[in-house]
Amino acid sequence: MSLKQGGKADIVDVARRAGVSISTVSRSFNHPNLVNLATRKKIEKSVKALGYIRNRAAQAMHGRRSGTIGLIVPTIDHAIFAEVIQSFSDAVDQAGFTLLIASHGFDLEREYAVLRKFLEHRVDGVALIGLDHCEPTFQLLEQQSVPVISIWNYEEDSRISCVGAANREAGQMAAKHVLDLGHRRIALVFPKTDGNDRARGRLEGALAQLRRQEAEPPEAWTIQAPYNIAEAKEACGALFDLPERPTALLCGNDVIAQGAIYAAVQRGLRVPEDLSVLGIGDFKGSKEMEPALTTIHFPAEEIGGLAGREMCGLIAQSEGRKTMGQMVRRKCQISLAERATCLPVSQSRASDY
Amino acid sequence: MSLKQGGKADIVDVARRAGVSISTVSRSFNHPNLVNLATRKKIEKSVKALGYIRNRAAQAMHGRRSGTIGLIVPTIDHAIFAEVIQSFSDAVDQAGFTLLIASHGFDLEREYAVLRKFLEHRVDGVALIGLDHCEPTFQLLEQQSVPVISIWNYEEDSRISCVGAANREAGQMAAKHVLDLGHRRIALVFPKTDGNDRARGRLEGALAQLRRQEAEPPEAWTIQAPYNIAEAKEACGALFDLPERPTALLCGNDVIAQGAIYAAVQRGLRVPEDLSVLGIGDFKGSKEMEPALTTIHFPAEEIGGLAGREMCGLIAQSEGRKTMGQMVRRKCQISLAERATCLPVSQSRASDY
DNA sequence: AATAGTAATGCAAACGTTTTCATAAAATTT
DNA sequence: AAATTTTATGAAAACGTTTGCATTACTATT
Repeated sequence: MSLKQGGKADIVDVARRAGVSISTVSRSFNHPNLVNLATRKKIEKSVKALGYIRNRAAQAMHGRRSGTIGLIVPTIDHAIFAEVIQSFSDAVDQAGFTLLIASHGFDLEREYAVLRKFLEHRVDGVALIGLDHCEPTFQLLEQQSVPVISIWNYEEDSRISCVGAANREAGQMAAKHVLDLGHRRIALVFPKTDGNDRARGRLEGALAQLRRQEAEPPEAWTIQAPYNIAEAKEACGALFDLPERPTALLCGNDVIAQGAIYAAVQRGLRVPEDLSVLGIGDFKGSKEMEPALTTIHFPAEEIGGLAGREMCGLIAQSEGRKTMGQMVRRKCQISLAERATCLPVSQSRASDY
Repeated sequence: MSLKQGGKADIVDVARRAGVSISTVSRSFNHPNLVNLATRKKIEKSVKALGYIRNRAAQAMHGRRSGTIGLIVPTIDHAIFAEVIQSFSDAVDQAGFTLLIASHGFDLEREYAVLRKFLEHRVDGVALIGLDHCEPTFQLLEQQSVPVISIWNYEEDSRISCVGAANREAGQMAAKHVLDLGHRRIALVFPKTDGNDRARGRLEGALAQLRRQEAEPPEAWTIQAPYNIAEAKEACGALFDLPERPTALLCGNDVIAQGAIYAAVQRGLRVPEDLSVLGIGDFKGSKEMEPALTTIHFPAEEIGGLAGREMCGLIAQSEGRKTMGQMVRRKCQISLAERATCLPVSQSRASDY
C-alpha cells in the first residue's frame, strides 16, 4: 500500500507515478479518446494506488461547471416537499449533478441569504419553490444570469421559468366539487398565505368559486392552520365546536385534511356522513387512509422530475453563451381524486338540520 | 449601473475599481480587522457596484475548507428521514456550512458512488445513515480521513462515530410491552433488513425478547413490508385474512403501523379491541392519529440536530492536523409512548378465541 | 522517398483566490 | 530627533486543475 498519507494525492503525484505529464492525466479523465489506451491503463493504476480523487473545486475554477445545482425549499420536513425533493434529486443525479439543499422556513429573506451562499459555491443552476420571492432575490438571479427554475406553481406570466400546477385552478376545482355535491355550508381551512403563492392561489381559487355560487363562508368558517397535523387537528376541533357546523370542509392541503378528520373522529363526527372533507395535494398515503381522502391530485413526482430535467436543460443551454437562456414554463395537470370523504349533501346526515 | 455583464466580476475587478490591490480586497473579507476602515468602505462599495460574489471554489483550493458537508441518506421521501435531514440541515446551516444531499435508494453500492462524488467536491465532512456500509465505503473514508458521522443507530463498538438510538433495544422494548399486556399471539411486520441495520436491530431485539418468553411467532406471522403505506396496508391485509389471527401486531415502524391500522379498519377489525398495534419511531402525526398510535418514541429531531453539531465539532477538530479526529458516540434515549392502539389481551375481544 | 496528415504527448499559461513576506507610512517610545 | 513599534498595503508565489499551442513520432498518400 503506497497510499499517500492523508489521502492528499494530487494530479501531479498521479502523473509522476505513471511516468507521464499532468496534461496527459487530466486529458485521460476529460477526453479519454485523446490518450493512448496503454497510457490510460498506467494512469488508472497510478490513480488506484494513490487513492487519488479529483478535485472539482479546481476544475470549477476553469470556467467549467461546478457540477452542482442548488435547491432551496421552505422546509424539507413536509410530505409534499420531501416527495418533490426526492424526484428532483433523482433527476439531476441522473445527469451527474450534485444537489445542494437548504431550507428557509418560509422566510423569504433567508431564502435570499441562502441563494447568495449557493452562488458563492458557483452552483450551475438554482431551483426554488413557488413564484413568491423577494425583489433582491429576483435581482440577484437576473444579474448573475444563473439558470433558475421555480417548482410547484404554474403561472403563464411568471417572472422566472416554472414547472408546476395551477394552484388557483386546484382551489376552484375543489370548491366546485363540494358545491356540485350540493353543499352550501362550507368551511375553509388554509395555511398562512403570505410568501406562499401556492396556498394563496388555492385559497383565492376556492373563494372565487364559492362567491360565484353565493356560498362564501362566514368569517368564523375561514380559518388558518399551519402545515402540521397536530395544529391542524386542534384548529379544526375548535371549528367543530362552534354552534353552527359546516357540512363540508375544504382543506388547503392533505395534511390539514387528515388533521381535520382526526378532529372529527375525536368528536364522534363521522366522515363523510356528518361532514365531507376535501383535501388538496394527494400526498402519499392519502389514498390508503380509511376512509380514503377525496382530494385534488397533484403529480408531485412528475413535477419534481420534470423540473429536474428542465433545470439540466437550462444549464446545458446556458453552456458557454452568457446570453440569458430561454424561459421555460410547464404546466402539469391536476385532477379530482374522488374517494370516500365526500358525500352529496342529500345523503349526509347533516341534511337533517 | 456599472454592473459587469454576466455578473462575472472577480476580485481583480473589485480591486481595480476600489483602487487597491487584490490582497487588500481578499483581506478585507477574511481578516477585516487588518484593513483600514475607509479602505474597507471603498471595497464594499465596489463590491456592491459590481455585484461581486466570492468564489468558494477558488477559496477551497487553498486548503481552506470548502464549507460543505455531505449527507447521504437511503431516501429523502420518508417521514423519518425528512425529519432527521431537516434538523441536521438546520444544525450545520447554523455553523455556516452548506449541505450536499444525495439518496441511494437503500443500495450500498450507490452509497459508495455518491460518497466518491462528494469527496470530489471536497466536502469537509460526511454523514451517513446507519452503520451498515460496504467495505469500500469504510476504506475510502479511512483513507481520506474525512470527518464522518453515522446517524440514527447507536452501537458501542461502531466502526465510525455515531449519534443515534439503540434499535435493538427499541425492538426489545416493543416486544416487552405487548408481552406485558399479556399477548402471546404476536405477529411481526418489518421492512427488509439487508443493508438496513436499523430495521435489523429492531427485528432482532423483538425476536430475542419474544423467544425469551416463548412467544416466537410462526413463520406466517413474520412478514415483510416495504417502507410505504400502500404496500404495508396490503401486506397486513393478507396477514389478517389468514385463518388464524394474532392478537397483537408489532410493526417495524410507524408507517407500517399506520398501514396495518388502515388494513384492519378496512376489514372491520377494531383497533385496539380486536387487535393491538404497536409502532416504532413515533413519527410526526402518530400522536394525533385516531386512535393515537402506541409506539416507541425516537427523538428524531434531537438525533439530527446533535449529529449536525457533532459533525461540525469533528470538522473543527480535524482542522489543520491530519490526524484522524477522535471518535464520538452519542446514544439518544428512546421510550415507550403508550397511547391508544394497544390493550391488555384480557380486555380485548380477541380473548374470546 | 518525400510529403502531408494524424495521434499522442508535454509545456506553460491560465483560472480566482489566499497568504507569506517585504515595504512604506504613521504612531509611539526613547 | 532618532529609533522602534504598529498599522496598512502590495507583490508574488502558491493551490490543483484544464487547455491552447508546440513538438515528436507514426501512418498514409503521392
